[in-house]
Amino acid sequence: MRLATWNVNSVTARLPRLLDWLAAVEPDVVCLQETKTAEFPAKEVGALGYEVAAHGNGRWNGVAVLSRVGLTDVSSGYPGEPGFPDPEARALGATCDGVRVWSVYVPNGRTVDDPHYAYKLAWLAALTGALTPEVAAYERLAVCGDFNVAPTDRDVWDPKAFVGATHVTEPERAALAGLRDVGLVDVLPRPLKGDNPFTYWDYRAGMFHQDMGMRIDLVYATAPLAGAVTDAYIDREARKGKGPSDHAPIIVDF
DNA sequence: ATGCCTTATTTCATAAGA
Repeated sequence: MRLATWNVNSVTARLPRLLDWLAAVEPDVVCLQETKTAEFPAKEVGALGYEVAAHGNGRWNGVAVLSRVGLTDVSSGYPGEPGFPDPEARALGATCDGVRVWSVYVPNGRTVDDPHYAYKLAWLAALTGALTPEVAAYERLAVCGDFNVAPTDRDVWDPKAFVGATHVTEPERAALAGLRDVGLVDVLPRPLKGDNPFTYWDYRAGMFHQDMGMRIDLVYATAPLAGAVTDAYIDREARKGKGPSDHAPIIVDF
């Protein structure tokens, strides 16, 4: 199976690129984040053979799972999911050919003194609680998406530039450790160029071209699934050219 | 080369992203 995850920063704005990318990469299952629409273009991706499960409310957030190998047991959100104040469209689970897949878009957090930061930590803690029985129930499970946390200092272009900022704080990294503690493994993708496994580069100031990025998109898989991985890479080609997302897709073969 | 913000909306300004 070829599994991919991509924060597309609006599936509407990215649709032509998404369709070209699907045809070129031919993933079996795709987790999307920041779809930013209540009306997912299911017909267009359906023409390429994909079933769609989408969870979106409009302008912000939005997640989806596409599959050409079956799509059952769809869960929008998870039990006990925190909100701001109401739950947002940030998590979607589905079973595809026996693999349990979650597409997640973790709250940004903004700044450490912002209420959104506490919301982010609460959301990650509740996600971990909701996934614990899923990890027990499904031998092959992957949580894919934009976690908005760089797991280590090697996952940001310059740790000094992030002192005091979100995405690198100890509590955020501890939240990721909590996910690993319930049995999930960080599937580290290889970069196609250079040594940095970044998945996100800000649109501004030529950050991509200087490789000033971050690894905040992650694939967390159960050990049996992680052990079956034959390749995992970051498709930086998708970050190039006219009208890209600010995130690159991660592609995992197993 | 890879090229210097982008998105949807309560649209000509704003909030959010990270």
